[in-house]
Amino acid sequence: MNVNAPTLQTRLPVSDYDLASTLACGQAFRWRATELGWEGVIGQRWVRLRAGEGVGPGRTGFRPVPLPHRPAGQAGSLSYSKGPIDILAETMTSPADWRWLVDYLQAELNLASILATFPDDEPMRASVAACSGLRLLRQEPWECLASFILSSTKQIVQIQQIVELLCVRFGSPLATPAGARLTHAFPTAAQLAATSEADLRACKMGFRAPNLLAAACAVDSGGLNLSAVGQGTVVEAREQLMKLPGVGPKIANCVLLFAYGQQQAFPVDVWVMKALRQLYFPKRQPRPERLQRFVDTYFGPNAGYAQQYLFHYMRTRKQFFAARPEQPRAIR
DNA sequence: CACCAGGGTACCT
DNA sequence: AGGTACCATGGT
Repeated sequence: MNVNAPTLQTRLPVSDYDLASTLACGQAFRWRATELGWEGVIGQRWVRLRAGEGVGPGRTGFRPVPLPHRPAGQAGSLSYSKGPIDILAETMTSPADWRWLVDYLQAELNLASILATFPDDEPMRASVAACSGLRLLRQEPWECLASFILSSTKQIVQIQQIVELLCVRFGSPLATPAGARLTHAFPTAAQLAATSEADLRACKMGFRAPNLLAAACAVDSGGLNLSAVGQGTVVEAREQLMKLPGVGPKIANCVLLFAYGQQQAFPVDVWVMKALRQLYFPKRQPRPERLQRFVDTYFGPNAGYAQQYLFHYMRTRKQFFAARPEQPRAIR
C-alpha cells in the first residue's frame, strides 16, 4: 500500500549514538541509507530515522546531521556526534507511544558503562575509537533467527538482497510514503511455513532454503516457542535454537545477542576468527572450541558487544588486519 | 576468473 | 576426537 501522506514524527533524545555504524554494522539487514535518512522496517511499521540536533529556543528547531556517503560509516563518520543529540523518527501510523522504537534502538542504554567493561588492550581501544556510538539493537527474534539462518557463507550485501526478496514475495504490504524503498514487512513464520522449498530457493538462498523452512514450521507449529526461549538461561536458549537444522553456535549466538539482549553471547564468524587469531594468537592456531572458551572469559560480561566493535572495525578497516604479514613461507 | 562470503553438517580417518 | 568436502549463489 503506497500512501502519499505526510509522515508522523517524534524526536528521541539520545547521547553517544551513531546511526550509521549501528544500522550498517551487519546486525540487521533491512536498513537503507537514503537522502532523507535511514529507512527501515521495525515489526509492521515503516520507519525513517535521522540524526540531528535541536536548535533555537528550547531546542525546538532541528538541524540535521549530514548522512555519510558510505553507509558503512568510516571512523569519524559525519552521522556521529559525541554529545546529546536527537534522533528524528518518521512513521506512517501514529503509535500511542514510541516505546517500541526506544527499545529497538536501545536509545536509553548507557553506552559508556558498557564500553567500560571491555578489556583494555590495543585492538579494543582501536575498535572503540573507530566505532564510536555503535549500539546493539533489540530485534524481533523471528526475523533475527530467519535472517541469520540465511547468513551462512553469504556476504552482507547478499543477505540483504535475499531478505528483501523474501519480504516482497511473502511479507505483508505496509503503509509507506511514495518512493519508499522498503514496502513489505518481514514475513511471519506462518507466512513462510506456507511456502515450499522451491519457493524459497527462488529467493536465491540456495542450500539454506530447507533450513529456513524447517525453522518457520517449527515456530509456526509451536514446536519452538521463541518467547519461551527468551525466558530461560542463555545455555538453555542456545540449546533450543541449535536444535534447528542449519543453526550452530555462531548463528545461535547472533540471535541471543541481537534479539534476546544476551550481551555476553559472542558469535565467532570468519572475520572475528581472523582477527582473534592474528591479534591474540599470532603463533598458535587454536581450534574454534578453544577460541570460544577464550573469548567467553577474556572479553567480560559484555563480550558480545565487544565482538561487534571488533567485527565492524575489521570490516571498515580491512587493511589494518590485512597489512600484517603472513607467516613467512619456506621457499622450496 | 579464481577466491571468498557474519556456517553447518555429514562423512571420513 | 580431529580433519575435510560439500552445500548455492553472487560479489569482489
